[in-house]
Amino acid sequence: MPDLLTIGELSARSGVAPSALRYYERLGLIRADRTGGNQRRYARAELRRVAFIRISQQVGVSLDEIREALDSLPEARTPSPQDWARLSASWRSRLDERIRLLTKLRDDLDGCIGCGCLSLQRCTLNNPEDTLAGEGPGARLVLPRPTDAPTPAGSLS
Amino acid sequence: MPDLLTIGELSARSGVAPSALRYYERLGLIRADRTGGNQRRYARAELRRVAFIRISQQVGVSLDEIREALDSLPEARTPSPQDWARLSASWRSRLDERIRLLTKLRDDLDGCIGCGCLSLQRCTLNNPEDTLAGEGPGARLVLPRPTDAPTPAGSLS
DNA sequence: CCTTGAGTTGAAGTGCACTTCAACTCACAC
DNA sequence: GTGTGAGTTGAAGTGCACTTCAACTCAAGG
Repeated sequence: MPDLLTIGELSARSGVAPSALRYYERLGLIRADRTGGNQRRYARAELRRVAFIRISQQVGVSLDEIREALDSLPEARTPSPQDWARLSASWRSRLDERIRLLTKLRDDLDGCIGCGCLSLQRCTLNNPEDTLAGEGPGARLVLPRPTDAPTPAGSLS
Repeated sequence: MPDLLTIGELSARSGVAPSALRYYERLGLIRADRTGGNQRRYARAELRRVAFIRISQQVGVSLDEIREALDSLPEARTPSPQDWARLSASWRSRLDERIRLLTKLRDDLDGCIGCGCLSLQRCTLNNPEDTLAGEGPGARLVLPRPTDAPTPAGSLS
């Protein structure tokens, strides 16, 4: 019943590089048993964890947040389908928001291309309602970083 | 007619930090004239360039590619609305693809949550064939993030 | 003039998500 | 027993997109 996987096997089946798997382990996202010779051996259940990690990344979640989510799984037993469903569902609104923003961007872009004003002005592209009218040299509220931002810019013309 | 902007003004109007504007200049994404005292003075047209940069980033384009796109603008004259429309339109398919993948991910996630299998197996979530069928250097799955899978994603269970 | 806030520079630092490297050990087929 | 490919480690490196810092200069109002 053990049926453990080596790091190479887990890598092959998950599509994630061995170096990345070791990295995930350091961050506490996955775990492995060790053989007498100190080599990692993964339970099949780790496959789901890795899959969940990759999916979460596609949703735009950081490894740190993914770790938090994974920490909420029961430690005592192997997570049930329901456990995984709960976690995955927790990203749902995030995904929706991302899709919404991207779709809005597309529509705005189409509008701009159509009217020719291109890149803002009366476009809603930037500045939905003139937030940050008078910030100082720290009017930072643009893209936070890797994620797509809910970032209104100032009036641009 | 000149009506030049200081870096602080451009920053305030674009919502981009002065340090980022200097960084963009170093990369050749924007340009500035200089006063006798060596301070930057931006033509209003630079506002559109900055806006284009931020929009492009939201689409998921790297600064390097944005630079390439901007390089295609006419140098002789101030870019026309049509010039900007052309550039923006060039990201359209990218945006569409991103939206499509994210939407597919959402649907797959819903399906998995519904059936309880969660995280792939017969799910299309970790789909091989569909997207990235055996690319070389760049088998990027979804987000144009850092390197993805060196090994082709295999069956996950 | 003087003060003060805004601007200048190059170099170094940051955060994320990994990858690469060197030096070494394991597991296993022959 | 031995060769070979797979695995181990910590430390350092990578790429991107910036930010921070120190030391200094500029621009403009009073």
